[in-house]
Amino acid sequence: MHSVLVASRSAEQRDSREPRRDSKEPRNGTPQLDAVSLAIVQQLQEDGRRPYAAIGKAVGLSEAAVRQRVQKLLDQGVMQIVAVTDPLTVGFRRQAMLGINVDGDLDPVADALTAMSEVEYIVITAGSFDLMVEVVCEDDDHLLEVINKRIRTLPGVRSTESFVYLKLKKQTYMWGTR
Amino acid sequence: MHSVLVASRSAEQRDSREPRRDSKEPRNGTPQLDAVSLAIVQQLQEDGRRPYAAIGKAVGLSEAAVRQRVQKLLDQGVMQIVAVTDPLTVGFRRQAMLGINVDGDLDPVADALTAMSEVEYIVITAGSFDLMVEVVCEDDDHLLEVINKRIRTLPGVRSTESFVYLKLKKQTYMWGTR
DNA sequence: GTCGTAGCTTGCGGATTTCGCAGCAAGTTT
DNA sequence: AAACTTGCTGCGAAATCCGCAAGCTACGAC
Repeated sequence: MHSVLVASRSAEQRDSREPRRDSKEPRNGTPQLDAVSLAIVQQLQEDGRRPYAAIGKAVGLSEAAVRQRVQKLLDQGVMQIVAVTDPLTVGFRRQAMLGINVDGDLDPVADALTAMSEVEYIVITAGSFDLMVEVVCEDDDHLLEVINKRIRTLPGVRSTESFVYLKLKKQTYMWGTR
Repeated sequence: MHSVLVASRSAEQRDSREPRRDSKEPRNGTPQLDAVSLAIVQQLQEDGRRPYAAIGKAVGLSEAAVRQRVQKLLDQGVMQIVAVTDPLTVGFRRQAMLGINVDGDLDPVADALTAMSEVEYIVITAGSFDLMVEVVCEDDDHLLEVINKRIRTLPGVRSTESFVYLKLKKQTYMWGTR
């Protein structure tokens, strides 16, 4: 998806409002961004500190409007502006993906995992695992302890399979920026 | 705001000189952030737009020093400051984790995957998969095309197993913030 | 029709932040 | 020893952020 509505270099006559779709889709609770907010998000995916005025020039809004929309996007939790790092450079030398199978309801297990600071990522999946989680640890001992002592002992956890990371090849945050 | 020169600094940053290795640019294995830069990263993980002066106050450095260190961290690629979103709210309704097994060298396959914009995350693992990758697609058709037409046809790919995401339960970016 | 709401624009100041640069105090090299 | 490097501080100047106000348009409800 490129060129949402850029090219409106001169923001004067943006009055040619494109045919607004059903403006808001009250589907299952998802706010559903419009094209302009999407463009703002893309700008901030390139540089989370880009000034509002520069974003406004790029997407065809005033500085104040960009400011309001960014604030709203943050408040609504649609996006967050954060520093992301390579865990290896911050002292976490052992990472692993875990495939987990659960007896009965997934939610109690998922909630218990959510509470663990070493668990970075939890997703409920279809397929031969019920849950896939990513754990970030300082060293092998730490990883072993998390998996064997803290996760495999959770009630409901039937089995786990570990995939220890050898090398991270790609990691992007460019959702929506294709 | 004038400098409060009492204060005696929250962190005893002076002695934070760690035993430096003789080479200042180590291999990609351990760039090894010092404690102050780590604290800066943590500040920016909480809020990527936090002002340098506020960070400086928190970590015990001047505004200019923080600015220089942040710039260096960005230039070195140790961290990036970006907006991250929930893919679902940006129009990507189908995500999946793929476990891939490869014949022979992994790198050509990994490089081909890296070039695909739908592939968000690639890691080489130990365990019953050689590679685990995360794909982000717009819908089922898109996902099917990526998996069957683009990934499974790559030379060297022996087999794949898919784990379609049903629900994302946790996603944090707090590495180093424990 | 009127009314109210929501969102954008322009404009404005003042507070804050960013940015570049000149110094300075280490440590390292020659 | 001097010369160089690295990292920090301090300080102006420029840019940005932020709140606010008034006016405008589109749109939905009454």
